[in-house]
Amino acid sequence: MMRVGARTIGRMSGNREYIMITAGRPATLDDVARAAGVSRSTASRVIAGTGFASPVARERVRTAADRLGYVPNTAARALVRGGGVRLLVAVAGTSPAVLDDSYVDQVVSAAARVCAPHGLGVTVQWLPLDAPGLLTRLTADRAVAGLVLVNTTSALLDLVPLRLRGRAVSIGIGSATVPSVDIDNAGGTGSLVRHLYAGGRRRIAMVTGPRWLACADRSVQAYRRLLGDAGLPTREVVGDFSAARGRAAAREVLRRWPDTDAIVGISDATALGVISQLRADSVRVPDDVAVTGFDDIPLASATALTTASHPVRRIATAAATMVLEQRPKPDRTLFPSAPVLRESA
Amino acid sequence: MMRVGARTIGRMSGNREYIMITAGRPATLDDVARAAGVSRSTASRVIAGTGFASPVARERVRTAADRLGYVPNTAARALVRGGGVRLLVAVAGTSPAVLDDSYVDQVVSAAARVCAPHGLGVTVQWLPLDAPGLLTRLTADRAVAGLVLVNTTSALLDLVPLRLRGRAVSIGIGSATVPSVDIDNAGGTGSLVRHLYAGGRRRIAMVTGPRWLACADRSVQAYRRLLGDAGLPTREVVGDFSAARGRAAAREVLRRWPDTDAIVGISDATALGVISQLRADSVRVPDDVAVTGFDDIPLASATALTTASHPVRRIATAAATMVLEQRPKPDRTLFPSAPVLRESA
DNA sequence: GATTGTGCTGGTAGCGCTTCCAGGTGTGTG
DNA sequence: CACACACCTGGAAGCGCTACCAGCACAATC
Repeated sequence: MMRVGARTIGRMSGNREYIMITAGRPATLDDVARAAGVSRSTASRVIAGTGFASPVARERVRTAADRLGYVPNTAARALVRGGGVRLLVAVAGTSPAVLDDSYVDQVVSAAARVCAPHGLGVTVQWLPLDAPGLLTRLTADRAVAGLVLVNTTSALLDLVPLRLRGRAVSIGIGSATVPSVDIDNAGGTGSLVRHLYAGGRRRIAMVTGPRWLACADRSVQAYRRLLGDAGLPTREVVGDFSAARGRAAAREVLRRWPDTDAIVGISDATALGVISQLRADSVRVPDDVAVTGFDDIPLASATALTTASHPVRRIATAAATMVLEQRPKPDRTLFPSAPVLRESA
Repeated sequence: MMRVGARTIGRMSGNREYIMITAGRPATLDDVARAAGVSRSTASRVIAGTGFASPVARERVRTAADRLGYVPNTAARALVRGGGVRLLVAVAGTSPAVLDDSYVDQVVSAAARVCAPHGLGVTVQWLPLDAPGLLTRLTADRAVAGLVLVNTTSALLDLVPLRLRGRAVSIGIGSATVPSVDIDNAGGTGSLVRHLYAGGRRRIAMVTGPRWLACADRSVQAYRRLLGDAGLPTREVVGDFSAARGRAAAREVLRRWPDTDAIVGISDATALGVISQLRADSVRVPDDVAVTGFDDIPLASATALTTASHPVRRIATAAATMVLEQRPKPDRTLFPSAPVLRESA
């Protein structure tokens, strides 16, 4: 057996000594139990804080654990408790490039932060829309303690295994069995469209997102509803959230409806693409055509883009927290999206 | 015992059926072994691809595993192999706010992506500079399979436990025992200073980063060396990477050295802060004062900021890969930083 | 004095997996 | 024909932990 060495190297805040294992392996519960002169069961009860333990035993175990710098092995604990050891963030999309996105970065990072105190790790995976078996495969690993789905479809949601019911949350669309957390796309887009209308715009076009994406669809629905209520015709061009498609879409809008006086972008990137194309065509923004985005990315404030807020970090934190705490949750949690009025509209 | 149900729901690419566990728990190795009519040992050998197995056994195990949708429990595997189950990204800094940073987001996200195929999760933790015991505590959990340190100090590096030697990489400063991956700060800053000099600037100031941060220091050293070589005096103000400090620093620079004709920012955020302050003071950029940043964030291209590239994702991917593959690695890997010349300098 | 509790304890059986080892076969060599 | 030497197999021991359970002491009740 290896030696378990320990040496005091300083003091923590609160004036309790902390320990560094200087040699050998980290201490195990067995080491602690032996050092405290109790059984492993008792030590476990004290450390985990479950079940009975006499004050004397408690004290001795605590001291021994401190002295040895004992930290429970979360993997072993998860194994026996059947709890799993990591949270899976699955991002649906047509190509693995969906992961190269600051949106995904924020979701993953926020999730990792929430998971840290629980000893859970986070993993990201691209989920191709046409290979539904992958989700099943990925979640078959019992090490997966929870699931956060991003940009998912309802077909994908139905494949979430029973084992993960109550431990899965979707950022975006939800289902009967999988609750969802999302930004209020309809509200955000709606307030922007109303703002355009109030500013006198009547020929309002929209560059939408991919059709399969439900959250994009909700923005489009809001746009249609408002224009319909006002008795205005809709003008839609399909985009894909990218600036490049935004440029192309702007060209198409002007070709098909040259008198357009406002363009609603499904995202800030789309809107920025639209603006750059308009500028290239010597169309003045917002004088000739007003443009709005969605997300309020840092670039938006720098470019004075009128947009709607999208607190990604808070949403992701909420999603991860729901998964970890498994608290009784409403089917759908919507975060408000506030209009951010700047110069482009 | 629970039933292990399986139902065919489709076909994977390659025309092999895939399976969905419709009820009960995910299949275990025992289930597979029983279904294949071999012992657990044999099944394990086939699945893990280690040791002997007859073609017949191999085939039967593979089939059974496929049929049951078996996926190894990475947590259990890690436990017995002693390998750990997650990678820890520890970000040093003076406050937990260091985690609210797109830089950290990118590092975490990239790490999570690299870890996914290995069945490892990722966790982020803030590492206070004044509580070194925390690193020891965090790494005492055997579930921690590897360590990526960000913005660390050499004092912190010395606390990396022996167990993690060879499984720890620092993004930034390195040490004798912990290799490092980093951007070539000196090269990037150097090329910008040379560019300023070539443009006729002779009174070049710099807004630096926090003193304790080694990577920031290397930029400053390069700045000093180049100015020294040219026989020019240095003009330094301490910043902290933020735009707010950038603004304040710009004021200070102009107060102390009113004839300054160029300001080198330690980061793009710093530079943007500097520029906004200069504009507020009716100082023309770049006519009166040229300004450079560092990082080439998306905002930089939108604001025409001259800067130096910083491929964070690639660096983080490299770091995580080094940890996972434990390959013999050089002490220090430097990624080149290319100057990105735009309008601000 | 027999009975019921209450508080606490350690033994033991696993969680799902790998790995070592003793013990098989079957084929090639002396 | 004995022997070695592949190749292959299943049993069993454990990774570090929790959880169940029988059992202990001691006090309180009838």
